[in-house]
Amino acid sequence: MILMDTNEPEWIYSKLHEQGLKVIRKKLEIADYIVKVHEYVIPVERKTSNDYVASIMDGRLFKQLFELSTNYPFSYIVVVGIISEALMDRGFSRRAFISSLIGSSLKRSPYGCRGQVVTINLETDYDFILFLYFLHRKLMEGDVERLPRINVRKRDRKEALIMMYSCIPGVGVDRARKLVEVFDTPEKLIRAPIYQIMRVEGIGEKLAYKIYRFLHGGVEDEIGGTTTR
Amino acid sequence: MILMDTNEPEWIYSKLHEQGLKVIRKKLEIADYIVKVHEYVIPVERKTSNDYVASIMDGRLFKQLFELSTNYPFSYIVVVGIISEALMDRGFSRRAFISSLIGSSLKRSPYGCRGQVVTINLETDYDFILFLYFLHRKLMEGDVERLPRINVRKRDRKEALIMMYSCIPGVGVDRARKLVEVFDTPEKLIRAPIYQIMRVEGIGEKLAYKIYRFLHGGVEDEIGGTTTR
DNA sequence: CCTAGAAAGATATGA
DNA sequence: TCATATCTTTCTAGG
Repeated sequence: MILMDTNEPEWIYSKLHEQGLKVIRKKLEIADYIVKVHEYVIPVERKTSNDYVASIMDGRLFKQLFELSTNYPFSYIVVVGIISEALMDRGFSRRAFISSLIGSSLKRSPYGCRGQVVTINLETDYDFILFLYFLHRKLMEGDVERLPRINVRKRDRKEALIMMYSCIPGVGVDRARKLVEVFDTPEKLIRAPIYQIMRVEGIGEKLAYKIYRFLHGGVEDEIGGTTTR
Repeated sequence: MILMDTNEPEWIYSKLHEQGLKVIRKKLEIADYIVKVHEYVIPVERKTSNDYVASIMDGRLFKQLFELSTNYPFSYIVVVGIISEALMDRGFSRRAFISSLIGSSLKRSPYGCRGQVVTINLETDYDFILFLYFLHRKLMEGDVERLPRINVRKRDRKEALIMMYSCIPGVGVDRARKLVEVFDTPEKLIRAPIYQIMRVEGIGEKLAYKIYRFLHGGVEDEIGGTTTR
């Protein structure tokens, strides 16, 4: 059985149906498709090459990878279209692209036990239909080894916190990391008086005030300082 | 440090050297290259697209995947060249190709603690050099299991808050936006009791609990999982 | 994602 | 204690 997000094009639905697959349209939270066979549940994210490149640029891809790999032991991202053309369209450098490929492959799981995400590049949507068809068939045939169970690491909480703290203006990843060491829950950070925030390495008086104001509201602060109005 | 098989072309060696990488030529058993940084040992198999297609056909690819994944926790196969052209050259059908692609991605990974093999397709050998360069650099930087930097403009307070809230597991941009409407400072969110969080549109009981626990510490939660209480 | 550069802040040093 | 120089971090812009 294949679950298909309601946002996906109608004609793909028809085509899949033609192939004799049982498809159900539904609003999906995480991926665009979910292939369910026996005990296997494999999400598939379909992206046009253009969207793929764009999502690398704005960081959406990494969030999605994170979502997929923390929620499923195994999933696919299928890029449809010719990537190098999309790169040209967007004026995206090859260096940046290659680097982000490595970044995503390294980040998604390497030495831990998170789920893995396989990225596949196909040329046309027709290939994509084939892809789903074969994926379904292989699973039916049981031509798979048992999928691993994912165990979410404690680190995930910490990473989410780091991300959270680094949303505070003036706080980047480095300072966020140090903040997490001291304030391991948002509550602690909120309850901390300014002098305590100041004690964190890399955070001085001015910044501590700014952080405090951001958390508690206070006076609207000029972010970045130079506000030429 | 990069180990490079003696069979690999001389000019790649020179190029890598130019990039300031320390390369040692050596007869390698398993892969063509091995990138060693800190505790990481990552083998890289370089294949021309022609050879890739051929190795799918005669089953060599499966053997190599097996070798890599049983000996190393993480490795790369880098296919250099345009695959669809290689398919034409060899008279290999798209169906067969896609089918075997799935076959190898399903087989290579799953089960137990076997390593995963990531396949990447690049167009030119120059890209391949870049690939090794960045792989080495990322490992040096320890940029391995780190989350991506969030690069959104923090131009105003509200945007920053939305980003911040959306770092909470289970909260995406949409929910974050609604949260900000109700809790316009992090302090208010922290001080809110669960029933108040629940009242926000799109947030149910379970999620409200999860959010609360994330903010206040509480029991370690499995992201996306059901929570026992 | 990358690069590069500007701006702001933290820190060390010496008088 | 306070200025000044230096290093680090964040943020912005453009590809």
